[in-house]
Amino acid sequence: MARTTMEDVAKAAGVSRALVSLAYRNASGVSESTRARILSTGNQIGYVHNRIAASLASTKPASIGVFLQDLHNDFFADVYDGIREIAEPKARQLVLSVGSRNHDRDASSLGTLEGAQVGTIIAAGLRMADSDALAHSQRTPLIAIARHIPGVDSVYSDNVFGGQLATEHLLQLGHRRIVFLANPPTDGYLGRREGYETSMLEAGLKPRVIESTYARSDAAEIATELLADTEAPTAIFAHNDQAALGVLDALAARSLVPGQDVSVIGYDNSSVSNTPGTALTSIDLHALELGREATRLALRRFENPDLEPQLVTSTPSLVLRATTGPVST
Amino acid sequence: MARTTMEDVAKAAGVSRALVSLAYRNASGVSESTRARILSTGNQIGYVHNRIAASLASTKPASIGVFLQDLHNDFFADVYDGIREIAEPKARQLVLSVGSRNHDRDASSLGTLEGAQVGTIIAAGLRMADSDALAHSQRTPLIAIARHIPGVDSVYSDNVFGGQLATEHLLQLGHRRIVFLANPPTDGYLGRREGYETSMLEAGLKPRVIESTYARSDAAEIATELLADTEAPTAIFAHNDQAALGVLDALAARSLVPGQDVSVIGYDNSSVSNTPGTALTSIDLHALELGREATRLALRRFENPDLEPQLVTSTPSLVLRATTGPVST
DNA sequence: TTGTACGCGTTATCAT
DNA sequence: ATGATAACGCGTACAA
Repeated sequence: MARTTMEDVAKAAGVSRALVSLAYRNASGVSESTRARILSTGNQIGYVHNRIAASLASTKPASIGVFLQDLHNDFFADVYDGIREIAEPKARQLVLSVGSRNHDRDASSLGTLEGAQVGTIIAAGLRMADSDALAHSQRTPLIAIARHIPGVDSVYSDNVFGGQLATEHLLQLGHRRIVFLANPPTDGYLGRREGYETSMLEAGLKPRVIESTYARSDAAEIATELLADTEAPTAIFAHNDQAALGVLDALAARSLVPGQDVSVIGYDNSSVSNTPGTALTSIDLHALELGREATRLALRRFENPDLEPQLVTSTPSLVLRATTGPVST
Repeated sequence: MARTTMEDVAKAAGVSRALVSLAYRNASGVSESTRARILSTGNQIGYVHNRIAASLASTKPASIGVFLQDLHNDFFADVYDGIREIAEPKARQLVLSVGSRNHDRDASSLGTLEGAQVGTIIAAGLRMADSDALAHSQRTPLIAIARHIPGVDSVYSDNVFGGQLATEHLLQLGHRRIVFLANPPTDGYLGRREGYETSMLEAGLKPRVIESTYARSDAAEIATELLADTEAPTAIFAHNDQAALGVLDALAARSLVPGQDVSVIGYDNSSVSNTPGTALTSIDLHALELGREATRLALRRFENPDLEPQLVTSTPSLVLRATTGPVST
């Protein structure tokens, strides 16, 4: 039951192996008629183009590696859609790698992609120090999504602005005691917090930042404590939608109505935020567009590896839903 | 800037290429001390194990292909977690392929995996005819998740039972006009519908099946029409959670309260169903466990390719939340 | 532990 | 323009 090889196809079609290779790659140098004949005989005998061998033999890498932090977060699914939309027409193979709970594994995920000999890596949601990412990018060009890493191609969504956007929305609603539920500071996504702090200070208020994780349950726990406080906030700004859901869990447990008793705003505008029951006010990063831009960048880098590090910036926007409302008196 | 190869490592460490190969595979035949020395020198000069070349040279395939229908559906993320949990300790490389909107591309997704020379394909949410799937499995062993394909290894969740579970729950709440919002019948997931019909007939009621798609918006549209009907249902059973969300959208648009005015039940128990605001009653397929079982099966098939087609069946369970309630009088 | 044939396409280089 | 021939890429497997 040996696999059929290109040699088999060549024999069956009465041509050379080289010609079969050209035919399968839509390369020039084969007449349309013979190409068709080759492909059809290939089908007859059940040949499938062996990408592994092709990749090994080829001098230039043809595939793009994609790192996604978490499949449970819809944001990354959107990013992936954007990537695919651009990469597919260019016949670029995508090689996926998914992050795991513990950050330290991010490096090994990138290693997996390197081992697959990808030409470029698009990374969405990388949680490693800037310096580590930079070091990695020396080996295989890296494109960071939603984060700006100096010296590395970045498709950045202006997190500082987004943080301000969220905070000022709450301020306009009359909130004063606004807490920011932050992600672990080691991850590098500090813009949102910075934007929050800026807006608070400008309004003459004291920022109150509490660090949490990406786990919904952790956010719920922290929010529960917060709400029991004598100085309980009237509004909570969570670093992402997942965490915001945790806050909503905590509110539900105390029979508090989001948007009335306490305002909650998330970040990502993931699909969960858009369910009628939840209706979470959030900041939209335009994930699809981020994915597209990153891929365009990747393709450009294939053409010209010596391009200096690029920075594409996109501006997030506020998506108003039901979990934010005027401060209750 | 040529990539460093195994040869380079061998020279630097003063050993043969063969030995370096063994070291990088954790294979026996290298003393612990030299293995450590080899790996460390490999690191020094920036070598990464070239999986492409390894795969080409190796006689037996080492990787498992994973097909996931849709990254936007949390169910598949759970399945993936289960797969990874089992595959990783066995050092099996996972190669991912994601389905696209139009089903006809499913075949090409499997083709991509075949091209990557995977030894087995675990497919979650495949939407192709049984016969096509069977044909594919002749070439590369296939393991179907959440679906039973005769002649193909299947980790099946008893959809018929699940359909009955959902329907009988609604019946017990006093509902009589229960509509089943079905997926496209060409996809092969017919058990849920069958279970629904069985339970309805047993209760002496006439089943009412309306076909929809996987798109939330389509479900919303259909539900809107349904609710305007003179014979409007008091309960809607959707073939999956995504569709159920669409139904909730439609209810929200008419200011109807799910669980009070109209009961809604989904299927999958995906994370969206578990938000406090949404609180969708659903059927849990135990996605994580399905992923685990499929992977165990895959590993067994690596050992023994001539195993006759296996069928593992798992039993879904009802997860009660807020969107179902007694029929309103 | 080592030497080396081998796996399967690709990419020059040549011939028609 | 079309097509053929042969060297090459980078590990793995097996005999020595």
